[in-house]
Amino acid sequence: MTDAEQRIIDAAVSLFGERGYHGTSIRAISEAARVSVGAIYHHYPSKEDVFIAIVRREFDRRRRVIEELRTQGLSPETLVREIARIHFAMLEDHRDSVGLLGQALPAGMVSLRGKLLALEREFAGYLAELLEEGIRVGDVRSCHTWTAAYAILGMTKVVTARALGEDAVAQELRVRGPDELAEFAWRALCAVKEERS
Amino acid sequence: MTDAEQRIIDAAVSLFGERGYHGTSIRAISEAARVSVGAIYHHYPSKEDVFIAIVRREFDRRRRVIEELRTQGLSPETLVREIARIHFAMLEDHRDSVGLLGQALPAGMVSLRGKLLALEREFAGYLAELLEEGIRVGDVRSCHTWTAAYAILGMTKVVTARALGEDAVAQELRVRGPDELAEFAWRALCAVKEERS
Amino acid sequence: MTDAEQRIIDAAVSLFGERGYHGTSIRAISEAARVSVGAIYHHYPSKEDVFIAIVRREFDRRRRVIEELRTQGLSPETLVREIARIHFAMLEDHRDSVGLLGQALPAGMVSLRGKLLALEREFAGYLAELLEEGIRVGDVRSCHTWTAAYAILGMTKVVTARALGEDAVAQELRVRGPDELAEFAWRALCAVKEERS
Amino acid sequence: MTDAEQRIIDAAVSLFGERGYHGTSIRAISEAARVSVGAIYHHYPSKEDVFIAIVRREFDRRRRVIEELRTQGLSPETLVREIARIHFAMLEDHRDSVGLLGQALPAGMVSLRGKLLALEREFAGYLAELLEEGIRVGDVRSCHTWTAAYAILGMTKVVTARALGEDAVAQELRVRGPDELAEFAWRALCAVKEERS
DNA sequence: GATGAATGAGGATTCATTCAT
DNA sequence: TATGAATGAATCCTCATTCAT
Repeated sequence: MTDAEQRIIDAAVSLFGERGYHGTSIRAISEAARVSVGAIYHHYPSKEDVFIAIVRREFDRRRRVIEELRTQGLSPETLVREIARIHFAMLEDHRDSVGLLGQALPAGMVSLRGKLLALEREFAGYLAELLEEGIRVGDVRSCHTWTAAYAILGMTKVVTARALGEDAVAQELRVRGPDELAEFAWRALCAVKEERS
Repeated sequence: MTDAEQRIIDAAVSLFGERGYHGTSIRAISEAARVSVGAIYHHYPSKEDVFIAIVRREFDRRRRVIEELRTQGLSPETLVREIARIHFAMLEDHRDSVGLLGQALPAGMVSLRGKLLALEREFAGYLAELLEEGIRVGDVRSCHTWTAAYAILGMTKVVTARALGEDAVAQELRVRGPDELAEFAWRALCAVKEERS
Repeated sequence: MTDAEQRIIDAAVSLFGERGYHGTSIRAISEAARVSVGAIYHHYPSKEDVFIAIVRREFDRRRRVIEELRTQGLSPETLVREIARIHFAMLEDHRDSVGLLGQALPAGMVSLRGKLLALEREFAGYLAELLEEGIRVGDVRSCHTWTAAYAILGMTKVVTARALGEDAVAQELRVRGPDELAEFAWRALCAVKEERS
Repeated sequence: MTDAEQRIIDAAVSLFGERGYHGTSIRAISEAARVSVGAIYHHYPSKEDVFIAIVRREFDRRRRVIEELRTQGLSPETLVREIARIHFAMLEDHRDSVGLLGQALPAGMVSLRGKLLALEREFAGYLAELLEEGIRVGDVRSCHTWTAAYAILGMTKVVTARALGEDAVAQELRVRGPDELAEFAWRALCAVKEERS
């Protein structure tokens, strides 16, 4: 990735995150990235594709973190808890990108919407697989894993988006959110062996 | 609400739900509602306000349903489960508005975003209060109610939005979603007295 | 003139004077006058005509003042001096109307422009006549009275318009303007008998 | 200034001069200039700025003419007389722009009005300085120079604007106006040493 | 007479995208 | 490769005017 490309992506993440897809113009990106408008079109065929590229990158980033956790042979509990925390972890290093993912998928543009739903679905599918595995092992309770996956996605998305604010509640969410969300998710999903005993 | 106003709102709900805020033009609404452009501006000061009006109505609708449940003296468990189902319950009668709530909130435009967050916050605060009450009664476990409220909001929002699709997963979500989400939410929040005894 | 009519005119003078013709909407007038939009159209056939009506009134007001001066058998000098002061005199009682007359004639609308030019021309013609008379008497120097008339009109218009501001120069103009303008006009027009002696 | 910019300005001067600020749409300018609407916005941030640019250019043109006269070491009398003639001098080469300056300034829109008043004030201040100098030299009588400056501005503005017409009076004004206005201004301002001796 | 809902053409402005240099 | 001037369709919104009640 050339220097220009990097600057484009950085500017785009920041602007899309702050102002949303429709609130961000190619010109604004070009100025923030100190790159000509033409240069952006040289690297990406359209505005949509710039957006797709960075959303994909953010999803990948999260997937990689999870993948890494999994290869460490952690228990399903730890995994689920960590997944719930991921967005928050990102909040510190990549504040902009959290706003970006938390944002509404621009529904009007059919093709963009399609690509994004596919991406989200891919990620959800990945989560569902993880849960499936947890169920097989017996740590996760039996449940409809697609629903659970989207539920986790949704709750982290909304809570972190809300935590981006500057008011009292947002600050509380940044402090309490990670643990609470992890607890919330794991209680919702854990197999309750003790009850059976 | 006059006939024209009703037609405007109906058209707007449908279009915003289908195509999103930015994907829907005032002209499109005016045509769908068989009303002149001017008539829309006669009733609402701006496109934003049309949107806000609808979102507020949807929030109010949900709040009213919950309120009704509460006055029936139901247990916190039933309440939490029903709240988790609410979006799904609305899916049948107000399919469009669910799509609208599910995706469009964070739009980038500063003022719109601000008004919407205020509205969402109001509803979340209401949920948090309900949970607080459940904690006092002893049925809900002690937790950070703001996080829990936004978590419930987020998971129902995303799952129902996903359930609007036409593919296999969407259909599964429509069938299994309500119960699964209710279970998910209640397990996440219930106090576990019995299990210890 | 009914009460409603009076309120319409008052509101219109004030708004046109402050915001100009194009900056003032019929609705704004109707609100300021606490009258329905329809009521305005009941009294005046169009926005243009409201404007015309009040411009005419202002012109008439000035003409009447001059007429009154003339019937008092004042010297041409006193007359010319007073004419130059008239706008300033109006500044105190009818501040809005000065802004109104000082304002650009809306040039785009052909018919409005025509009517206004006719009005201005009528007033200029009246001044020219006065000067003609002064020349006959021998107090005013021989000159092209149309040019002189428009010159007086123009200088009072611009100076008073500028005097409407709130800055230091505007305040100076309000204090010094009347006398200076009178002096300016009379020196420009007086026959210089002494030089001949 | 590129070719496109030149065409935009030319078209704008002509249209604003003919139809006034509000009577001229950006689309009209774009068509007259054979340029796309976007091109206009590429060169000027707004319609207001197109207008301002032109007015500034006209003021500058006049100032440059005066400056040139002054460097020639002409007497204050000649200077004042020439200033009074300036608009007329411009009538031949820049007929449209004279119409533009003659009528359009106070437009009602707050920001436009503000910018224009600032520009007019700048020019008036320049005139006032010239007069101040004349007073120091002893050729111009002692007077309030701001009032005098605006008076000159106003009378030339209105007389030339009136002279743009096609009727008999307008034609008279074109013929007699320049000399009459010069005489008018100089008599109004000259120190009357000789007369006392 | 009086009201104000409704009309719809028209305005300024934005912006993704192209392309000659 | 890189630039940024140019395009023009599309957007939100305004407003004089009409007319059913």
